[in-house]
Amino acid sequence: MMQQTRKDEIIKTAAKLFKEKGYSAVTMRDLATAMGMKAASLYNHINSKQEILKIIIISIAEEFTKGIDVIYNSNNSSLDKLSQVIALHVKITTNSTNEMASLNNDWMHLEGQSDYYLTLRNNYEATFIKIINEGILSSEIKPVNPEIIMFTMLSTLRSLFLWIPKKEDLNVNELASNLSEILIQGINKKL
Amino acid sequence: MMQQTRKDEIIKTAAKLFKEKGYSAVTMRDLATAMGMKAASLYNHINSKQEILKIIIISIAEEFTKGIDVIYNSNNSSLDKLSQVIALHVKITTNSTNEMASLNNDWMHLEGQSDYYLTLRNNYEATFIKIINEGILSSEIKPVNPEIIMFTMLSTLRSLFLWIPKKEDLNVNELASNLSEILIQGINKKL
DNA sequence: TGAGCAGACTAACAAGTGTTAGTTTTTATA
DNA sequence: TATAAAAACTAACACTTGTTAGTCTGCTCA
Repeated sequence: MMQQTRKDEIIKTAAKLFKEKGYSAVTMRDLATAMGMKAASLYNHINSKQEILKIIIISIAEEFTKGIDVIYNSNNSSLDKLSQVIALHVKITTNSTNEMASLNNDWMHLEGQSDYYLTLRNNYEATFIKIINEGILSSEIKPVNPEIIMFTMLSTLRSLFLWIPKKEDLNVNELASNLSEILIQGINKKL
Repeated sequence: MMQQTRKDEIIKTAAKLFKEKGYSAVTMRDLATAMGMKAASLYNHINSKQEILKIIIISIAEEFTKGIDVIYNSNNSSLDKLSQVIALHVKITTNSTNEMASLNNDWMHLEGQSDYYLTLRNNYEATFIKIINEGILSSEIKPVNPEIIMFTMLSTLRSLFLWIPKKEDLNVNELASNLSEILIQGINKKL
């Protein structure tokens, strides 16, 4: 693991500010103040505001793409794979809460790089759908519209960054298993 | 129903732009261009950019608060109430897709009015939790952490605006019932 | 000790921001 | 057709934006 550089600190601080107000509303002077320096000094470490956003978003998007590929290629049942996808989201969001906010809310401000981001996202969703479709074929999963199933699950998983920081006493494994229970088994007690 | 005024058109156009880029990234000149006029002319109809955001967000937030109160006070089972909440979200999001984006993404840019918005939102969530808790007490709903249940459902419902516009052939009732099925009964076929 | 350099600073830029004042054009009605 | 109201326009404002250029400070190590 490389040591934490000043550049890393700037990016981490930027992610925090981006989460609160969004990329466009955060100025380089805001970021400098949060870092305890003047705006011009930031440019000793980074090339532009855009570069910060790009680093935040692309690295996480690639992490997701790699993660779901490993899960898809494993030898588990479809429902187990879905549980692993849930765990993947919980883990990444726990480690990179602020960055997840940028990924969700500010990707459209990636000038000239949003195409690459969208490619990654489309690949991710295509693999997700494949897992669901295989589960329907093998009669593990109800034959509901697979897009709606994915939409329901992804909406919850993509919103985790809003919720995780509020639960400080959070047990990551417990959250992942609760989400699996609710998303896969439903909430109906069916007496 | 009052007739559609020029002011209404401006607000509707603004909501569309806000959805695409967020409040902060949309300039009054962007809005003017989309309306086919010059920025200064906008001020013959509206008082400020802030006013536009306020009108968009507060009116919808109040609609939700009123809607859930009616549902909560009805004489239905808890699971039926939850289905009605789902239908409420589908209906409002179908009618006000772009406005829902502002509600979700730009409420923090309500200068001096975000307190009122947050009060409405807290009331809404408190009522939601009450429905869930009553369902657990009456053994309709599994005794999972009610906050996680609400989080799961609300995440999906709050993301509907991202998804509904892509499905042009959408049958609103069918979507609402599919979501109810998935969110309440789960996706496990349980052979 | 002194050279080099990372990392802070001040000052300034060109472009873009929301908004205003005042004027002209368009529209509707008497 | 004349008049008044509605709604567009031009021009400009004070301020904020991301970024650059050039300078100063203090640490590291030969």
